Amino acid sequence: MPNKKDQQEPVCAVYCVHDQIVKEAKEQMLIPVQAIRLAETFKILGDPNRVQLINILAGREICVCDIAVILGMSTSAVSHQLRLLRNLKLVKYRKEGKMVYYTLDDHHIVNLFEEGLEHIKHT
Amino acid sequence: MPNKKDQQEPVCAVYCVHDQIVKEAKEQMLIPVQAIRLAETFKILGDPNRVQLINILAGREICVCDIAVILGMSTSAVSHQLRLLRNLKLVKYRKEGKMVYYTLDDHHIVNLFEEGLEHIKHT
DNA sequence: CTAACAACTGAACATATATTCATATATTCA
DNA sequence: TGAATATATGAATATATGTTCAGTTGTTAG
Repeated sequence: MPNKKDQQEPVCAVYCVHDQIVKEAKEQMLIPVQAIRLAETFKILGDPNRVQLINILAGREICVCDIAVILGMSTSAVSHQLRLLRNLKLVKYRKEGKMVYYTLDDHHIVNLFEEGLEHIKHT
Repeated sequence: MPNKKDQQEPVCAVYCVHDQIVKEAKEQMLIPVQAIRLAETFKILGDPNRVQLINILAGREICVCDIAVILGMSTSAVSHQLRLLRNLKLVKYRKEGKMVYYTLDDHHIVNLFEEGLEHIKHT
């Protein structure tokens, strides 16, 4: 533990700070917009219903009504969840008459999902 | 679109259901405990401060006080966040005197983090 | 045109999560 | 032992999130 004279801010009340480590870690920090976008992406996956929803979409194109039946949710609730996923560009959709068919927008999201699944299976 | 007679539940008010797709998707659903654990793992990564925290821990072992300085948070707030990560076995710690040094528990979490980072960089 | 229906949306409520503050625990050193 | 300090925790408040309900939009069929 460095003493007072090693500190960059010797008046600071916190004396346990390791200046070199703090300096390096600060330089390697993500820029705020990256941290926020990454967190948003993870957060949207942080709900059991949406995890099941992504899992369904990973296998097939499917309409809102079918999703509602599978998840045992109202179509309204499903639609709200799909809007969240749409806003983050995680899903895309195709209109066919009255129906709207959803798919995953991007293969990265499948990779991320699979990686997470492997993680919890090995713990 | 199947007609009424194709339905497993012909009295159901929803006629747009694709029985075969619903059946297949239901069979491929995650078991609830898996969906919940996976969602918990993603959710814990779904916060910009924790994203930065994981990023810091991905590079080095570091004490609570240094993390607080780097993130500009109180040590109390950092400690609460670390407890969340500990509860999900995402980080582990080592005591040395008064200090507690944290590291990531598991290389899977680094993979997951890196995969997410790649995802947002390519969008 | 109207009726029926799939999906979407805004707003209100209920629940969950995060932050803060005060205090507790554990360790070191005098 | 007692003072200082690094971290952890419980509880209360503030904030965010999810669900439901009511109503809207857009499409098809008659």
